Amino acid sequence: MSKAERTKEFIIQKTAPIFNKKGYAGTSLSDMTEATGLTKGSIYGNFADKDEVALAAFAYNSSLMGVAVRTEMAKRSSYRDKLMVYADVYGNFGAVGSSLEGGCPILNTITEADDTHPQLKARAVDALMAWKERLTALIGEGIKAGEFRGDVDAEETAVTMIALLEGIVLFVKATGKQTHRRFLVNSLTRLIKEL
Amino acid sequence: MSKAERTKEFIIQKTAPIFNKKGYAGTSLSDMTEATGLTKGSIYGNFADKDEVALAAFAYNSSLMGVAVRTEMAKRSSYRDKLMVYADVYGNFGAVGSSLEGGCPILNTITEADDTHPQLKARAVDALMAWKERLTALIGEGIKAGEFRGDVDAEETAVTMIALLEGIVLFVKATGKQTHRRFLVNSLTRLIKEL
Amino acid sequence: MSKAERTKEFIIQKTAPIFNKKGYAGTSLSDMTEATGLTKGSIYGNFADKDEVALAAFAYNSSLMGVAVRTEMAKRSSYRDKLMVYADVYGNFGAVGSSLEGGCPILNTITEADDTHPQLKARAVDALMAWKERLTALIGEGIKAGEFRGDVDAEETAVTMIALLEGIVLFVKATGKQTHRRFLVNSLTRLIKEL
Amino acid sequence: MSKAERTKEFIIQKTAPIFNKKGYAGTSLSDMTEATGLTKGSIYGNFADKDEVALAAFAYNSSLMGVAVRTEMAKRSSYRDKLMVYADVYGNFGAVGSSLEGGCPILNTITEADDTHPQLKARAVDALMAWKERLTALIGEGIKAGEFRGDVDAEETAVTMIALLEGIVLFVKATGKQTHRRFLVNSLTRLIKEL
DNA sequence: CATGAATGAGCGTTCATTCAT
DNA sequence: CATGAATGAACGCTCATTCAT
Repeated sequence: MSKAERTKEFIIQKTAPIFNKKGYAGTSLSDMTEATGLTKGSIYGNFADKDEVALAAFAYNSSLMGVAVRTEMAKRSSYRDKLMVYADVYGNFGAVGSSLEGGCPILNTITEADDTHPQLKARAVDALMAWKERLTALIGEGIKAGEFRGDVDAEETAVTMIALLEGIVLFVKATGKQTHRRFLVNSLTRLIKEL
Repeated sequence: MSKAERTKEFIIQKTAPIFNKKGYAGTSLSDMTEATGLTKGSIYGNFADKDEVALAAFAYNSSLMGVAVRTEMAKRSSYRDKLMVYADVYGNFGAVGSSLEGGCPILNTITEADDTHPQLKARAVDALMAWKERLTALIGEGIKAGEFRGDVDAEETAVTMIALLEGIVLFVKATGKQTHRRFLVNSLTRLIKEL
Repeated sequence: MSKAERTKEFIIQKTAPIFNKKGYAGTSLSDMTEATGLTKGSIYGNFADKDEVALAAFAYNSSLMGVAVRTEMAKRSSYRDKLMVYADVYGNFGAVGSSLEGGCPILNTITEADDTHPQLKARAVDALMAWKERLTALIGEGIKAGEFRGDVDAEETAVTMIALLEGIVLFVKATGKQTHRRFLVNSLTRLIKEL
Repeated sequence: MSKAERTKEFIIQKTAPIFNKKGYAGTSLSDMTEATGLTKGSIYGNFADKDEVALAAFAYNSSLMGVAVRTEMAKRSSYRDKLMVYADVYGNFGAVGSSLEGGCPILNTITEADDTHPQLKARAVDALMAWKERLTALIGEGIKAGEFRGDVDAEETAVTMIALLEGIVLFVKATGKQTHRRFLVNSLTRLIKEL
């Protein structure tokens, strides 16, 4: 990895949590220099503009979710258990010190960038659709394997799961209490059991 | 209503949709003067600062939701039908020309202001909790009236409903298509039927 | 005159000589705040951007030439004497303390802005063409009045006069000495005598 | 020619037209790296700073004029014809694709650098004076050879010729049309005929 | 109460320049 | 010698805010 690539990575890692917490408009270049210890000139030496950093930071945040889910999922064997991984991972979003302090980047970005930053929004929508398709495929495999009922609507279940998971993020952000999280995990468990 | 009160109301009505679309950090005082046709001095004559307008705008946006729900709910008699009102109202968030173009203000505000604007976040959390309690109470009345099963957990159902409703907002914002909306309305209908 | 108009005028008067000396690219907003004692915000409160100030400054500089020429010209009666006014006025361009320290704004602007600032260049070209036409008309009147020969090409004479006058500006700028100026005034005198 | 000398030459050739078109203040180091394909470090390895490149570029641009004039002049025998060479060469300044697209470097540099870059201005003044002296000498030779009248003021004629030639550059830049050029060539021809 | 005019800090970005490799 | 990577100052411009009128 060249020096430039290392610095780019470094900038992304240091700024990604800030973008996730403060949003695109709320994150300034001064925030970025403070977090990295680099100068503005150095950041502009490695990225074309603030946009490019924001897009890279979103991709990075987005990938963190994926990694957390995949590593945990590999440990489980039944499809039902695999689906339940999400409930565990999403309950930790927003927790201080977790890898994604600011909550789910997809939710954050679609919410903020909807009317202000079309390119960033497009990336977040792509990520949301990819997520939905991954879930749909997983449920489809469960059906094929005979673990889930044959008359299950895989896509509808996937969309519903995502709604419940983002609901967890929202309520955890809102109150920080575990009560609401438990409610939603219950609903999620019931949904998965009925498959 | 005094002239001062009328002007305040006017400013709130004109700026509330902007705050809902662009967020707190993304909305500038120039946006506000442009939307109202007033001068900056005039806005500062009626509000202490941008914060105060943002708080009032959030309250206004928040109340719009309540009004839409209440007027529709009054027309329905069974508790099951009353609960279904939300599905109708939330499906229209994000639609151009609707009273709440930018989506659900509670979701928007908790998502954006979580780490940047504690006071605004507190108001949004209050609104979310009040909403949850209103729903919980409504379900409780349905139980008391014998329409819903006695062993239903009212609060859990309320939280789950909110997650599905915010899910609708998210997916409508993301894709603009009705497919995902229908999936979530299905899940919502099933949830309410099983009460 | 409103306060805004007075401030605009003030900004133009203070910045116009700087634009004429340093050019568009060489004049910074800091130059402008220093010259006026105003803040950047104040300048942007009165002009849309640096371009708008530059265009106004060019118009102002351009008009200064016209005023100097017209007041002097009014004192002379014969067309030959009227034409000679230019020689007097242009010899003072570039002199420290004169109203147009930086030289002829038309020459400066066409030279600098040719490949860098099309709008500004267009204004300068307009001014040059207007000047040529004014001169052509003046010579035409001299012909009609019987003071000049009938076979004189008015436009060719006008263009030649302008070249000699801009030559004065160039040589005065270059050396500051009067020798070259005298040479060109001689040529100009001969040209006018032969009309 | 060493490698260092070759690189220096290369940088000068590639950047000289940019300096002539955009001026000293308007030409950035990024313009220079873009034009040469070299890095900033490489340019600083061959020149002390931007100034030094600008001075070399001016010298290069200046010499281009001289070359064009000398090669053409060698083909002509009478002094009158030799003097007319300038009219041909100067009419092509500013023409796209010509070796000196941005016009006459002497006029450009004295106009821009008058109040901003004394060293560069000094070089341009030197070049102007050298030009004047070359012209004066040429006319002197013509007198000595008996081709021109004995009472001709050689220096005055030289200065006047330069003014008419720079006038051509100015008007060609301004309008791009040949009409004004023809007027000035007429005046120039008349001036030379009368010698 | 509203306006018009100003402020100063901060914005994202580009500048000329340096220097270890 | 040339490069890649950095720097800090300055760029043009917008921000939220103030206050005399």
